[in-house]
Amino acid sequence: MSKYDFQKIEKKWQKKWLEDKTYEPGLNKPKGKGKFYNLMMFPYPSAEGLHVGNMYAFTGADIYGRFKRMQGYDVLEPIGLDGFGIHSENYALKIGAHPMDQAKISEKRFYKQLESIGNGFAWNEKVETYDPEYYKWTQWVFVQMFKKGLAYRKKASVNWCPSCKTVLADEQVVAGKCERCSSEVGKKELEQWFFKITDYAEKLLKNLEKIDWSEKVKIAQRHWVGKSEGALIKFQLNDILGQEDGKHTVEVFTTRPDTIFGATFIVVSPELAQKWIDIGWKADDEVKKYIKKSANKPEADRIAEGKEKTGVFAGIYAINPASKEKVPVWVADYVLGSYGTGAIMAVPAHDDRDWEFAKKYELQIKKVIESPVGFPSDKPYMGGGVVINSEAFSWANGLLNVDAAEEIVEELGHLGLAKKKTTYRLRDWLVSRQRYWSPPIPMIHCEKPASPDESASRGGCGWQPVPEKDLPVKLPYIKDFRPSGKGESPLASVKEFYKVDCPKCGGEARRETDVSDTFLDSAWYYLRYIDPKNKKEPFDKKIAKKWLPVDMYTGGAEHSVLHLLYSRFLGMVFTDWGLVDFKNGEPFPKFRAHGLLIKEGAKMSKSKGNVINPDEYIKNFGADTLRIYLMFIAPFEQGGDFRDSSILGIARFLERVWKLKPSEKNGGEKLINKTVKKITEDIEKLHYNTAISALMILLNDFEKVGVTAKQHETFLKLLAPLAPHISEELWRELGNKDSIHKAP
RNA sequence: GCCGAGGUGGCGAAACUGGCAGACGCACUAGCCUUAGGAGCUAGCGCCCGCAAGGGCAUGAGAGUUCAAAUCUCUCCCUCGGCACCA
Repeated sequence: MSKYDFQKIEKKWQKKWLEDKTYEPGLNKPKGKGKFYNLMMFPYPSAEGLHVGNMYAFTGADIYGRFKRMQGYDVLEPIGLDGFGIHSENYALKIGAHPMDQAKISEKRFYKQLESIGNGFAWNEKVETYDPEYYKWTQWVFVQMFKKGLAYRKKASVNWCPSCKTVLADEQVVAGKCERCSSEVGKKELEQWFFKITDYAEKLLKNLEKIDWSEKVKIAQRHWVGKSEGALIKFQLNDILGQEDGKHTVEVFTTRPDTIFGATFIVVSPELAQKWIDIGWKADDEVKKYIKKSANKPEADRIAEGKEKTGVFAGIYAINPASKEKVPVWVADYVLGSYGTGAIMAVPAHDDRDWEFAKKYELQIKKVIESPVGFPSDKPYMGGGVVINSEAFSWANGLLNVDAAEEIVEELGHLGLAKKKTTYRLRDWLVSRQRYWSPPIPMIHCEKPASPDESASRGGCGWQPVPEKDLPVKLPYIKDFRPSGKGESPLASVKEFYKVDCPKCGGEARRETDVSDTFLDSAWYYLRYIDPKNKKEPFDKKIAKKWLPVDMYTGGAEHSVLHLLYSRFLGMVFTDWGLVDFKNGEPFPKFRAHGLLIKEGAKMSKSKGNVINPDEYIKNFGADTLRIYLMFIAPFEQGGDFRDSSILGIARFLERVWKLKPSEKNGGEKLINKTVKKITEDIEKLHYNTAISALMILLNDFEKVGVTAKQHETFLKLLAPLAPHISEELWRELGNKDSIHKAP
């Protein structure tokens, strides 16, 4: 009886599986019961190596894929590297390497590690986002977005990370800090490229009911899209330009039109106030000072200040359209310029923020909804109830507030002062970045020539997409790739790069030097996997029709409102264009979020120095042991703590599996049947921990009462998805010619 | 503040629609085998009383429903994750 030499066995089968193309599906013609696209979120290679958290995620996803393969499906389980983008670039900066060189090093290391974990990857279908053959099509996507009017430029107050020296999408700002480097994010007025994700806000929200996803991710997305139904109401301004012409109005968005009689003042955001100044409002110095101060205030400060609100009286009044009362207008940064109309009607009696503001500045508080008996008088009442004190619309008094809201909007609507309105919190996706290591945005700007003797027909074509035949716009290898911080990419100082001819008129033009957001790379990668070598198009439509959508998608919940939202958006867009044919436009009808693997109660992070590299464990215990150990800690969707030393117990378990040999004695057939049923159900639910314990119970029983060859085979098949190497080895030892991983 | 997940031995965790709480594993203890090896085997292992048989108490706290509650209802406390002035 030979020793269980896992190193030798694992290497042997990894090699053999590659040679036999065990995990390569029939892309043109799915075999067996049909296709099963088992996708997992691809890693971004930091070159510090594969994180045990990556392995945790991949193993859990792989077990499911192997299970499906053994059920007779033709499984595609692809892998690749999300190697473009800020994460990889920041890493290169940190270690003083060039990202383009570093990518090659990281790639090699990552793939080697990924080979060692024993996943059934389809290596022929791998993709790297920084490969020109890949980003050519990322750029192609951008061009299509532009052509269809879904990509546009706009000047806006955008998030600016002073450390990464680039703008960020709202989704990348976490509690006022940069998602990547945790620096405090500020605001900057810049002209940037956006994708119109808001066009799909309603669909992104509604479809959540139609997809089978982890509930917490759906909730996060629902909240992020943030639908509010309410009304726009106009308040006349008496004198913003110094004369009482009654021409100017301020429009507010409210979800509580029923409280209009309680609107005792108006608050406008500093951004809107600035716009008024731009059109000629002569604001007091104090107001100007306040606007300036809040514009420079980092997001984090506003959060840190908590509920302590600040504001300044604008010196003007508005007319409440219902009560006709004159109400003061204030400027305060607790009202956001980017949501609704940038102005609100403040109803301090029924809104806690307005209440707090009114208390601080001693503004009028007027109750218009009856609060329940016993409700404290020193708090705003925000619930529903009967309308009171609405004398000008005396018919509203006594109505339930929800009904009153309808009626009031209708009444004011007749006067052209109000209309129903649905607002979303979701904002357009800011896709340009002032960095280096990403796909250049494939656009060219053609300006009017400065010299008048140039032909009038040449120049001034505006923004033109790079012709598709000229893609990819290759990212040049430049020495100084560091972000400049001047609000432009380092490419902006590379003349050979930006100096181009206009594709339309041939005149002098300038290439866009910003690059695109990393999340654009990953928003469509699952499509390239099915046809990664295609040179004519991003993917073959016929193969796409066969293999998509993705049947099972597994990944971390941290991408709830980033990758997972952007991918759904592009899935819908591609469906609308007829490029793919997803039901409801959804690329991932089934998604499961795995839990977080932590270390001794704390998140693993490089700064804490508690990141576990799986290599060492694979070397000492074998990939199979580590796989089972990781899955045994806790339910996959719950996550786990890598503190337990029970890896020794798992090593012992596999050692005993190795020693188990069939005998004449017949074991408990009943227990086997029960275990088969249990494990099948457990894997389907991703409860790998209990599946493993069921196998242990079965093994204990076999050791006591013996096991026949047939029973032994059954045991190995149950073990195969979890421990693919040892089960393959023992399976072949029993005389089987084909891989256990395709055994029914 | 809001949303979500959770709280069960020394530890990770089981317990599918209410039905013997703690499966499985780790750690620990004793014994065997060997002899100082992080090897193997056997047995024990929630807490308290008891040599034992046995008894009592136990699923964050408190109440309730039920023949029966870790599981259902209510109130409260704590931990983790997400969102955060969105009108």
